[in-house]
Amino acid sequence: MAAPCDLRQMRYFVAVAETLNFRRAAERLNIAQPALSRTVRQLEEALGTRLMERTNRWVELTEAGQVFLDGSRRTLASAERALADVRKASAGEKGHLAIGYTDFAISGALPRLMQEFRSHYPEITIELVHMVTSVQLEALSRDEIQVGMMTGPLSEPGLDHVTVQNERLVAILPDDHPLARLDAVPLERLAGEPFVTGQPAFWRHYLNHMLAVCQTAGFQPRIVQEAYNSEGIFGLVAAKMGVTLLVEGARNYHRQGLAIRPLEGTDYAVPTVAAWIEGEISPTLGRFIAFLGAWLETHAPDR
Amino acid sequence: MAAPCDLRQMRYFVAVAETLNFRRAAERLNIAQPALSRTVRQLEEALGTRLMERTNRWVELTEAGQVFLDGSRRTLASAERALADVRKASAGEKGHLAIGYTDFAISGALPRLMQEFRSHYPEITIELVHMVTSVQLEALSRDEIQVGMMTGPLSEPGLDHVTVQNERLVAILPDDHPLARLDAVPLERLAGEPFVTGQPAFWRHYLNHMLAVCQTAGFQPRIVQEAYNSEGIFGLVAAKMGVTLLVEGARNYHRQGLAIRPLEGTDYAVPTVAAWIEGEISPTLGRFIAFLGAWLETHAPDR
DNA sequence: TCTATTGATAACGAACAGACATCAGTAGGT
DNA sequence: ACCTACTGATGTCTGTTCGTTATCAATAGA
Repeated sequence: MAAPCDLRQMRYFVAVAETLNFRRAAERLNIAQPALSRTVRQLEEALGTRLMERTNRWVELTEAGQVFLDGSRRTLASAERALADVRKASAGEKGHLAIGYTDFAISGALPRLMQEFRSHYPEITIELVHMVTSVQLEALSRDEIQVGMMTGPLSEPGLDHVTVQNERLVAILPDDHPLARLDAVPLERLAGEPFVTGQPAFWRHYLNHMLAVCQTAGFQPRIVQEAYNSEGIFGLVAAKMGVTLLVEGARNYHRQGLAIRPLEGTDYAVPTVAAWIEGEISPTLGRFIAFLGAWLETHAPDR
Repeated sequence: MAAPCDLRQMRYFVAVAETLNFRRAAERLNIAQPALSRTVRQLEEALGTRLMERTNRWVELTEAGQVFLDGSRRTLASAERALADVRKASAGEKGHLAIGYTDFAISGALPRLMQEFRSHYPEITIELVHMVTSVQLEALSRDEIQVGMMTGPLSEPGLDHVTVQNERLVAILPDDHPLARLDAVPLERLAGEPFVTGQPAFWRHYLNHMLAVCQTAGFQPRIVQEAYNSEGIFGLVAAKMGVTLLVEGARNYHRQGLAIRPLEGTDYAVPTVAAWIEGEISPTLGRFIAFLGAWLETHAPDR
């Protein structure tokens, strides 16, 4: 089971097998010929088989030699590839990234960003995991994800981040709601309306924003229903249980029975940020961050 | 392009990567722990990348390390396979045989023999090449084929052989030939008939047999046509150009317009032998010869 | 605070890979 | 028939490398 041979022996053997001439092979390998003779002999001893019949003027492969030539070539190629791979990996061009994302991220810029990143770095495999912001923060510290696309603002110590998108809020109404007849909904008109939101345990970060914006209009939303996720919220609104505020990205969903209107009287925006653990930047992560930076230059988010 | 690493380093690295513990890995490898520390460090220097982050209490793979672990496993597996292959090859269980065969061989025992041999030695690839006897003898000496299945008897110096089949002769007649009404054709009744044979340049070995058997009946065949191969001979006989004598195996061909009848008054038989170069017996060839011997024990040819 | 365990380091001896010089056998030219 | 040139094998020496033992420094857990 141990190792009766190593790559050096294989490399030397292949050189001899290809030239069928110890001296020329030695030249090619930049070593002296006696070293080759000895290496081949030792290899044969280790394998327990003669690999080449040879006289002073004549070298030819045995059957075992032919077979071992194939095997050696394959093994050497595999080693070469391992080296090339590790170089790519250390350059951050090959590897794996697990990325957490929120509903807001996936309904916004994330899909196109991912698509472009993958076409630039096809050898970086990406694992997208849906997680709400608070879970992403946990997952980051456990290295279960390397990047989190989460709802900002962020002030965690030890995290670095960059704003990926900054979305104005929109009103989501049943399509037969009186306010749906307006092109834009004045924020204060929502005071007193029944509100549908996400469960506070999971939607905490966003709910803070929603409460804050309502505060600016001088009211506190009356929450009558709490859904599990965006889909649930849409469903409850369509079922006329109430209204809600969400980010612009919600426009990318088309759902029967819903009216989506911009807000009037506020320019409050909810940021979605990409966050990662400060300092622990793997090569792949570095590539991602650099790519993200460049991408944001051309697809600049409102800030 | 040179060799920044070898299999030993990969093996050690894999052991550490799998245990994430230098001491336990060292135990598994039956070496002392310091050797491992140094080997991993040297490997990292050679690759120009850190493969594992480690403190005194804690080891974990970097991205490059994860990638190199995959590559190393593949490379080690490839090397293991190369070793296994070469062992099989030297045991004669893996390799290649080129085998020459005549019309008589392929119409006789050869197909079943090949089929059984291949099912016993699936890793020996077999290349069957059609050659007349004289060409096979040339090809053997040039090592273009390792075994020839040819028309005997054989008395070449330097060749070893074993008789594979020994076939009685049969008369091949146009089916409306008067002699075709007999169950068996008395040899001497063919005296004076026009004969179709193969071209002497290629069919020399067989023609000697045909002339010899006619001799025993006291006549010399009157040859009126010479075909290139068995197919041609059948065609010419079916075209009523003449009659001929061939080996029993001809019965395996079914051709419109032909009558095939045993000969009466002679038990002359034509041997087909398997021949190979004496002494130069490769492991694969040895397996073939041994298999052939055993096969002939159970499918004993008339001799 | 103490202890056990971790990986890193230092120093040494044995094994090994490479160099050089040389030998022995053979093909091919004269 | 001989000689020359070229082949692979062998012997010897040297520097490097690999593995060993002894030890250190750091940290988690009692």
